[in-house]
Amino acid sequence: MVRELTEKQKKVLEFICEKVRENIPPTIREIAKGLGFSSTGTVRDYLNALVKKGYVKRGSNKSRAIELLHTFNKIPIISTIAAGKPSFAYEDIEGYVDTYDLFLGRLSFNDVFAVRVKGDSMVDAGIISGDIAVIKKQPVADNNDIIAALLDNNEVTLKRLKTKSNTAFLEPANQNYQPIRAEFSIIGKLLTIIRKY
Amino acid sequence: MVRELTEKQKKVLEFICEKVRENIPPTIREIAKGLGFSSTGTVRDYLNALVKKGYVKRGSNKSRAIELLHTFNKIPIISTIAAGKPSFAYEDIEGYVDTYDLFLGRLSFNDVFAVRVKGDSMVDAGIISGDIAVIKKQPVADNNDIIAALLDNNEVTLKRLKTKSNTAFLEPANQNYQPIRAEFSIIGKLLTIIRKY
DNA sequence: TTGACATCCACACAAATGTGTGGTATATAG
DNA sequence: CTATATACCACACATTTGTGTGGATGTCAA
Repeated sequence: MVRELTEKQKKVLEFICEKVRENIPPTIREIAKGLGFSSTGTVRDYLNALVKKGYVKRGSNKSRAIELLHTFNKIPIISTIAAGKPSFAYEDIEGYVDTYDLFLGRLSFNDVFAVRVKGDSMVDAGIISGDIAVIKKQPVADNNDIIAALLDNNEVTLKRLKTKSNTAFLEPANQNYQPIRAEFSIIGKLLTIIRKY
Repeated sequence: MVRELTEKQKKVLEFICEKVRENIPPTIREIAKGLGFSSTGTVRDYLNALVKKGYVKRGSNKSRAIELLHTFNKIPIISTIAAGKPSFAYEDIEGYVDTYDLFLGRLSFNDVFAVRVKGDSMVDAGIISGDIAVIKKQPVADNNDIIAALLDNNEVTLKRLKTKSNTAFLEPANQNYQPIRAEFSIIGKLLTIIRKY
């Protein structure tokens, strides 16, 4: 059950969000201090309200155990927008973009890195210069996977891997470019493309 | 100063990372319990080592105040890859993709939503069907901004906004499509494109 | 007017938590 | 041989922290 928050409750929730994003969830007394309350009881009342209305979850007898629910780690993906001003009903939410598992299924951060795309050799796959390509490190890949490959001259490129019987080559997604049949090694597989405007 | 970790120190760091991603940083005693140590002193020694080697930062007299540094909330963007096996030196890191400020400068999550792209009307801008478009809600936009617009028939589209003197229209990025000169309203401005493979 | 809810306060208490002191043992570099 | 780092232990102590009790005021719907 998710209900409307009052203005003051929103203030409390925003304060918690801020602290979570900065570092860690606040303690009750940190919230009190931050918002000018002189009693821990006041904050407890607010937290109870936020729990009841479905915005946070709490662990008992644990310090800082305030977990923000769906609305805050995740961005809703809207399927249909009805009225003029979009104030999204919950039925219209198709899913969420989670800022955490965006890149990784449950991968360790050690296995993931990013490269900035240079050039236009993959435009037909919707990958343009300046994009950030998030790569999962792995020594092998399947036919048709887009991979980060290391060429002889120590250059890194993003290309589609083509394996035919015994041979493998790199195929650009741009008709102005030729396939690369030189020696290369696979660094990893493309997980995500990110483009900031 | 960032130095190599021992295997056991890595275990401790990974445990902390796991807890951070699940919910909140662990307490000293939670770490001890999770890794089978019977003394809080042991954990303190490990934390000191992690601090000294530059992997975490700590707040004093604050519960759970373990802050993971760059390597863990952020994915490194590699500029050059030297040797065969990429074990990235720190000099090669061009920047970081932060999972938090990916979408928002410092926006409230209330002002941001996402739409899944349908159709190929924006392919020439590198936006293809299935992409997730993250939109910042706003009623106005500048000339040449890519925007989410609401049409008369309650349909949402992603198009480039063109404002000439007194008129405004929507321009697709695909030569097979015509500009839209019908009535529309601006829902918001494109912030980020995300494509998962 | 009764009850539910929001919005505050003070204060006490137990449990959770970080820190300090002082050990033991092993390995490695100078 | 000595200093330094790693890898553990036990335990005491002060502080931080969540929770509980009890109270006050105002609003709003039944």
